[in-house]
Amino acid sequence: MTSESANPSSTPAATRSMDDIVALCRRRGFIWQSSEIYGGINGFWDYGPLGTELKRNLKEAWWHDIVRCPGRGPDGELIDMVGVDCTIIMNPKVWEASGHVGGFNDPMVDDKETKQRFRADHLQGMFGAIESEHAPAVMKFRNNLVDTTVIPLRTFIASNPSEAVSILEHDKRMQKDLGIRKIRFTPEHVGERFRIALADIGDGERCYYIDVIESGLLEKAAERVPSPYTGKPGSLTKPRQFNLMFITFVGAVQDEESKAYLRPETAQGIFCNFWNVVDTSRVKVPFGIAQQGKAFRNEVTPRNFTFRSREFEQMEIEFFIRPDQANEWYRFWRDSRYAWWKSIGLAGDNLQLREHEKEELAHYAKEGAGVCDIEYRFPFTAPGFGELEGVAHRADFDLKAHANACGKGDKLRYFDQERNERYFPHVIEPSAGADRGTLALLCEAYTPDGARPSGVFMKFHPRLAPIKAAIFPLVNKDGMPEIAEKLYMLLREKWAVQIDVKQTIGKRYARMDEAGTPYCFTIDSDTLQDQTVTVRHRDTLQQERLGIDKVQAFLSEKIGG
RNA sequence: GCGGGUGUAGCUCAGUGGUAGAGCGUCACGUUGCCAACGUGAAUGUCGUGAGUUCGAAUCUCAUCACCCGCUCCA
Repeated sequence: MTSESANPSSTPAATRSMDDIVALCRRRGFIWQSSEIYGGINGFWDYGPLGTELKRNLKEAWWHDIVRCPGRGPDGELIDMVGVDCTIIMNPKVWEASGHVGGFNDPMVDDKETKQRFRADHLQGMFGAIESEHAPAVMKFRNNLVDTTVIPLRTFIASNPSEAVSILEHDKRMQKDLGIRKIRFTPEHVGERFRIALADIGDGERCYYIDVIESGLLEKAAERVPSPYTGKPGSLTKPRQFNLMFITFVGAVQDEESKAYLRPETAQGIFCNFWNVVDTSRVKVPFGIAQQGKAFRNEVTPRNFTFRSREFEQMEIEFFIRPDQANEWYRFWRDSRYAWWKSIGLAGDNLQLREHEKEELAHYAKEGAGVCDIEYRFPFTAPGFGELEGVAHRADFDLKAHANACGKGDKLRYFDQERNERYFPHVIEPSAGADRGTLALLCEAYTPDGARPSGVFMKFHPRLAPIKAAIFPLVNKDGMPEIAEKLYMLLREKWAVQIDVKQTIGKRYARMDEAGTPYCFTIDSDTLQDQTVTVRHRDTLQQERLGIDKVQAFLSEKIGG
C-alpha cells in the first residue's frame, strides 16, 4: 500500500518513533506539556523557544502565501483575500445559529451497530400492552417506567410522541410484525401523552402506549432497549453528554444569562463579519477572508501529543463565491492547498489528499461540490493518515443561518452588481490546523542518522527552520569571536540566527543538527588571512568556503527574505 | 468514559523496607585548529502527587494526576 519510491528524501513513518520525536521536542525546547511543574494538564501544550519559531514560521508562510500573495484563481484573475482577527468569545447566539449549541448540548445516544447518533430526548418508545379498560392504570404504569422491567417493544426517532405515532401509521411492515390491525387514539388522553389502540389477535383491544423514553431507563437498561434503526436491543449506548464547547461566563455573575462559549472554530467570526468586510473593503465575489487564531474543543480523548489538543490554533479561509461556480473553486482550493503543504517540506508520500465519501459529510455539506482532507502519515497513525487541513464546500449554510438568526433574513443577501442579482454566496472553506501542521513538520524533519554524533537531525525546509544559520568561531580566541559577533549582529537583522562560542565545534554542530539549522558559518584561522568562512550544510555535512562578505547573499538565495 | 501498562537528575536507566546512584548532557576553568575530543571541578532530585502501614517507604497499600497502548469519541 505504500510506495517506497515516490520520494527517497522522505523518511518512512514506520521507522520514526513518536517517543523519540517527543523526547527531542522536549529536550531541545520545541514543545512542552502545559503546566508541567504541576503535573501537566491533559490536552494542553506549550511551545518552547524553537517550537515557537517553527510555528510562527508556518503561520507567517501561510499568511504570506494566502493573504499577501495569493496568486491567481481558476478564472485567471488575481485572488482577492483579506484578513480578520476576531474574538474568541462571541455572542452565544452565534453558536445557536451555527448549530453548535443545538446539536451538541444534549445528551446523545449512539447505536453502535449502525453508527447512528441521536438526541436521547428524541427516542420514543412503544410500551405495552395494557387492556383499554385499565387506562387509568396507565399513569401508574408511567411512573414505573424507570423500573427496568418495563422495556419498550419498539423505538422511534421523533421529536414527540405524536410524530412517533405517525411513523407507525405509515409503516405497514412494523404493524404486521407487532400484530397491529388497526390504529386509533384511545379517548383517554393523559396530559399530552398519546396512546394508541389496536385490535390484537382475538384478545380484545389493547392499548399500546407511546411516549418519550425517560433518560433513567436508558441509564439503567440501555442494553435492553431496542434500536430505532434495527429493532434489536443491545446496540444502544447510555445517554452521554457531549460538551465539546468550553463554557465561560461574561461578567462577574455566573448564571444562565451570562453563559458564553470559547469558540470551537474561528470560522464563525468570519461569517459574522462577512457584511462588515463587504461594506468596508471594496471586495467583491469571488473573494476570501482569512483568519488565524485559537479555538477550543473539549475533546473526549486528547491524545497523540499535540495532534488532538483541547486548545489549538486554526488557519482558516472562507472563500465566498457564486453558487454556480462551486465546483471549479472547490477543485482550485483542494489542489492549491495540497500543493502548498508540499511546498513547505511535506513533499513525500507521507502526504495525501483524500476525498470524503458522501456518507461522512457534515450536515452543512451533504449537497455540495465536495469535501476532502489533506492528510499526513504521522508515526502514530501509520500506516494510516491524520488530518492536517479540510477543504469543504459549505454552500450558503452559515451566511443564511446568521442572516435568519439575527432577524434580517434575505435583506442580507449579497448584491452582485455585474449580474444584477442578489444571493447568499457559497463558501469553500480550507481550514488548516497550525499545531497539526507544526507537528507534521517536526515528524517529517526528524531524520535518524547513525553516522553523525547527534544520531539524528531535523531536516526542516529552510523557510520553516526555527534557526536559519549559526555562527561559530572555531576557537574562542585569536580574534575569531570578535569577527563572529560582527557577522552575527549583521545577519540577525534579517534572519533568526544564533552565535555559539562555547565548547568544541563538534558539539556545536550536533546541537544545530537537533535544532534543524540548515547552515553553520565557522570563522577559523583562514578567515583572519583571506576573509572567508566555512559553510557547513546540515543535510550533507559538506563544507565549502565563502567570502564573509558573501554570507548575506548566500542566505538570501537559500532562504529568501 | 472503559480496560491494561508506565512514572527515580535535562535524557537513558540502576536501586525491592535501612545514608538517593551511574552514564550521557548542562555549566565553569584549562586545553583546542571542523563534527557530542580531553583534563579538572560544579550545579541539578517534592523518587509524579497525597494519604496510609512501619521504628524507618523510591520500595508495601489506597487514592489521585500525567503519559502510553487498546476500545470509545472526534460536528
